[in-house]
Amino acid sequence: MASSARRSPQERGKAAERTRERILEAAVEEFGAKGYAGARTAAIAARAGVNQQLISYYFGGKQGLVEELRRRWARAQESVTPPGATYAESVAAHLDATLDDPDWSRLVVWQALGDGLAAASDDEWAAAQRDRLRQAVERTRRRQEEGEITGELDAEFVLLVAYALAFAPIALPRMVEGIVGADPLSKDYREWVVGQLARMTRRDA
Amino acid sequence: MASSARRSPQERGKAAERTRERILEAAVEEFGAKGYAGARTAAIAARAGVNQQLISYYFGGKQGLVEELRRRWARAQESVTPPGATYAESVAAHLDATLDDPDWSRLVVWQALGDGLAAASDDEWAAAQRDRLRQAVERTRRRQEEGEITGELDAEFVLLVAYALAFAPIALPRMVEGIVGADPLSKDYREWVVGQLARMTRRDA
DNA sequence: TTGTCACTCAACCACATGAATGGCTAAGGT
DNA sequence: ACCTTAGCCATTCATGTGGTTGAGTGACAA
Repeated sequence: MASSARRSPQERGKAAERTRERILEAAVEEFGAKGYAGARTAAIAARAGVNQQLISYYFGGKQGLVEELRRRWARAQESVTPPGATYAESVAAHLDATLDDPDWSRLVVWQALGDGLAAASDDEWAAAQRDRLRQAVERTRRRQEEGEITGELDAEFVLLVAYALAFAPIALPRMVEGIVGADPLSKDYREWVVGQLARMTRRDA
Repeated sequence: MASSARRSPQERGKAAERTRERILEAAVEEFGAKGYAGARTAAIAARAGVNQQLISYYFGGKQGLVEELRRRWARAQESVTPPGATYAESVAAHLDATLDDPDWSRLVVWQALGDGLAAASDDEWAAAQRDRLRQAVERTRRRQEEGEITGELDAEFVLLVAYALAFAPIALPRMVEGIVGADPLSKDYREWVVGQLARMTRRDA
């Protein structure tokens, strides 16, 4: 039903594809701003400049929309970490990935809080996510063994701090801003975090 | 209207007070679980075991309920930090305060994300909150100057890490659990965090 | 001319909130 | 003993609103 647009005469199919994309972009903004329960399909349609009914037409309704977004996010997650990066570089990359489009990250937090469809296709997806985290821990541990960063702190801790400091500006912007006194989405914040993390993981003199 | 119950013969007024309290407790659970937009007054009433219209009767509706909760939270925030505590103790106290009743903390995260009444009485309240954070930074800095913790890292960073690690189990429980491999609300997690933070802030040997 | 695709219009249904009404019980005052 | 009142429950209604459905319309291709 939704994919019927793809195998069509191609010429006008592209316009439809762009429309779908506009709806999805608008959905990220709206869901990111208000969460699933707070988001209004009418608002999404208005943002995208399309008719409200197109959402049902293309995605089968509000629920279908979020599921599509989840699928996209899963696919996007698969290509994040640069391979031969230093510790500082990989932290910076993760910060950028999280803070470059806050709407998208906010959406993740809403999800984590249990907003909207909590138990949708959790098994497979959650397992993959867990694997990814486990791998990240392993990568951190390897850096410790190779002496790139200190072994004084647990690898789990080092990783957790980096991840928490990436998400804090999304989940609790006021708190972060109140503490550091700067816009937590800014380059300044990111560079400061990277610097402090580098210091934290420096091998003892 | 809502306060008419207070200045009454007192004896039976206590039953009413308990009912109000039950409604508020139920509200924390429901709002904490679903957020403002997702919460249903009917569900709150059911949880509290009272009639739905009592909510309107006592608090003037859904909105009035959250405002009352906000007021309570503000009042509760005023008495958190023990005065003469060590760094580790104060970190542990903060972790406990955040994780002992997760519903309440979740509610804070929902608020921070912009769920529900965003712009309600923000000015005064936000200012007070900012002051509190600023004071916490100052306390941390004093600990550095007194040599209790290292001066290698910025005071803002030390504080931010502690706060972020307190809220991460609330806002992103799956992520934390995936990294540390334990229930992030457990005593184990808290003690581990305290231990790692102590190590992180240890003065260089 | 017929069919299909992209999309629109107008109704519709479900439901949450809030308010109104009425009643019932237990405790006190008189 | 009677009446009042606080506290609460049951039911209903009005209203708004959000999401979805069903029947179209215009453009273009075969």
